[in-house]
Amino acid sequence: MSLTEHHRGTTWLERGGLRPTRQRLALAGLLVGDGLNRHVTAESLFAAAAQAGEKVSLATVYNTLRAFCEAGLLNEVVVDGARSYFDTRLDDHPHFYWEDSNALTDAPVEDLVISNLPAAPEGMAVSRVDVVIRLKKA
Amino acid sequence: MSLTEHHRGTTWLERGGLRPTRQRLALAGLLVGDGLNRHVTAESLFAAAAQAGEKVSLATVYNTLRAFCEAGLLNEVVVDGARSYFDTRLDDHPHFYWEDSNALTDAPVEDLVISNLPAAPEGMAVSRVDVVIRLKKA
DNA sequence: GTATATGCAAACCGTTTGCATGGCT
DNA sequence: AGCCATGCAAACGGTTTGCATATAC
Repeated sequence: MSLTEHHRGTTWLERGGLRPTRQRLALAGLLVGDGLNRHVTAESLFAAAAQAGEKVSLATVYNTLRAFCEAGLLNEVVVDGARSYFDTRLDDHPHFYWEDSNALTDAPVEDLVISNLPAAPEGMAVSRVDVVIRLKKA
Repeated sequence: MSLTEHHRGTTWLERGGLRPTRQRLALAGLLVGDGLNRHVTAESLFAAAAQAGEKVSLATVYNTLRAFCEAGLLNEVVVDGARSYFDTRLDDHPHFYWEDSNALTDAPVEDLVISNLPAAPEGMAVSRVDVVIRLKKA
């Protein structure tokens, strides 16, 4: 993890009010170190950490992802019943879900317009609108 | 299960090319017997069957829901990592997901317009577009 | 008669948790 | 010092599966 990456991870953790432990810094660096948006599962992040030579237990990856979510640093995206995905991008935006590889990516949002969204029923408010464009091989 | 319900369930199974066993007829009757759209989980359908006095094992409910899906009689909708939802309505339409009760319902589709849907990436085709409007208590 | 469906219990897999240890402030 | 994070292994919950039995064709 470079100095820039480290710094980015540190300030990111601070924003969430989370203690900068070695494991959290490592995971934060992998998530936001290069400033790009990222979509991970617990397993994929665990694998990336191992690859990078970081020693973090799988349980800690799970706990940390949950902590990042609760701190508002990540969003959970539900696209596959089998596993949870986490997105470093926080605003409401559409996703591509690649059914053949189980990958999740951002869909170009420029053009997408959702008009006349149904009104929330009495006593309810819209918490979020998830748009998932499922892709299969052509 | 009334005669009408039974008949609806039978023709429904035939459409999927599935053998009309006692259990499948019972579940089909609960799903499409009244001609209304329905959103169920394995557990909720199992409970409904028990309530109706139908003897079906939980494993069979799971296997049958899967079979119905593969036969194109149901659609699976992913809104909650914890459990699978099945929808008797087959066309692409938006859903309300009630976060406080974990219920899934159809959202009024009349007005919703999605314009400028991002093009599918090279070599891929859009398999489905899932729109889930998550509702929380106001 | 043959292929397929059902039921039960055990396996499964992603995720969570209890508890002892170690680290941050 | 005190609180919180980590790691391991065991528990968990929804779902699937192996296998013996029963049912549709």
